Amino acid sequence: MSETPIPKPTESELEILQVLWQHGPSTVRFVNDELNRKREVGYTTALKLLQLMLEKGLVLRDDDARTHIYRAAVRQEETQSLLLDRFVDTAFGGSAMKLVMQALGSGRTSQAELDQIRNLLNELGDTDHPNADKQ
Amino acid sequence: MSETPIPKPTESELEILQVLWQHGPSTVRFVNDELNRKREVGYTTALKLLQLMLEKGLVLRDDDARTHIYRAAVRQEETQSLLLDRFVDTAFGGSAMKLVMQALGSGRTSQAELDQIRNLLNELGDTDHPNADKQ
DNA sequence: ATTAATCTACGATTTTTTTCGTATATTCTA
DNA sequence: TAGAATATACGAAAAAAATCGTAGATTAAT
Repeated sequence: MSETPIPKPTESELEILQVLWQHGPSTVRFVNDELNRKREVGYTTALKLLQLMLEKGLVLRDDDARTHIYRAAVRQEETQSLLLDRFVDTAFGGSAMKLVMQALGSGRTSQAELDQIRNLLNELGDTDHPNADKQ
Repeated sequence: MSETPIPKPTESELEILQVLWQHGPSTVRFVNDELNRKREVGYTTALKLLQLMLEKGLVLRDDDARTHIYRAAVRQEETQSLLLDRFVDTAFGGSAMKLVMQALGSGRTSQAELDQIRNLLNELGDTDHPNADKQ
């Protein structure tokens, strides 16, 4: 019944989740080091963020040892999906297609990736090969 | 040389841009009414936002008449592109493809739209990078 | 065993974003 | 023409997010 309502992570929190998703359970030190690959962040800042995220339920931690281990409490896809929804609304006026077109059109997707997408499209709807519909 | 660096609009600012993009040049009153279709916003709040956006260069205004007319100073696609870039980075770890897959997979895209995307993919596949925008 | 290094807790400041109240000017209306 | 309605300007409070400093505890190093 009572689904835990996932609070929307802020951008900083997202950066941290990114680290946890990619590297698995990590110490504050590690997370901080990762963050510092992109921008300068104080150690206690990262620590504080993780503590806040713990309260919000965005991460879990193992504090058996002195050095705590944090791990994501929200699943990557679920979170991305949530954010994507909001983003589609606020930035693209609700049109997921426009977003996709834009994302694909900006030329930072490789040929292999485009193929993957093609495959997905085929699974999603196998419309015979409707030749160039335009619209 | 000196491209105008588009400041990243906040979410509220984006809501306003959305209105201006959709309805064209508008008065504060109109913008405010539109905003209020979704959530309650005071008139002076909308006014202030527009004024700040003016300073930031996100909108322009015609203040010949007493009732000023505001219009978007940034193009929709350009702005969306900017935001999309950031979003792909922070939420999808840089992978535009993952984002697209997720967007397509969430079932809010119609058959016709999927076809449109197919067409785009064909274009992208056949000719290497037809219109490679720099950014 | 001292000292140095590392860690967490936590209050508090700073920055950013959002919201609003009030003053004042202009236009409308009866 | 007097009062009501409607505009803008602008300071500033409120809310949200990010950052940091310091204290105190534990562990590691010499």
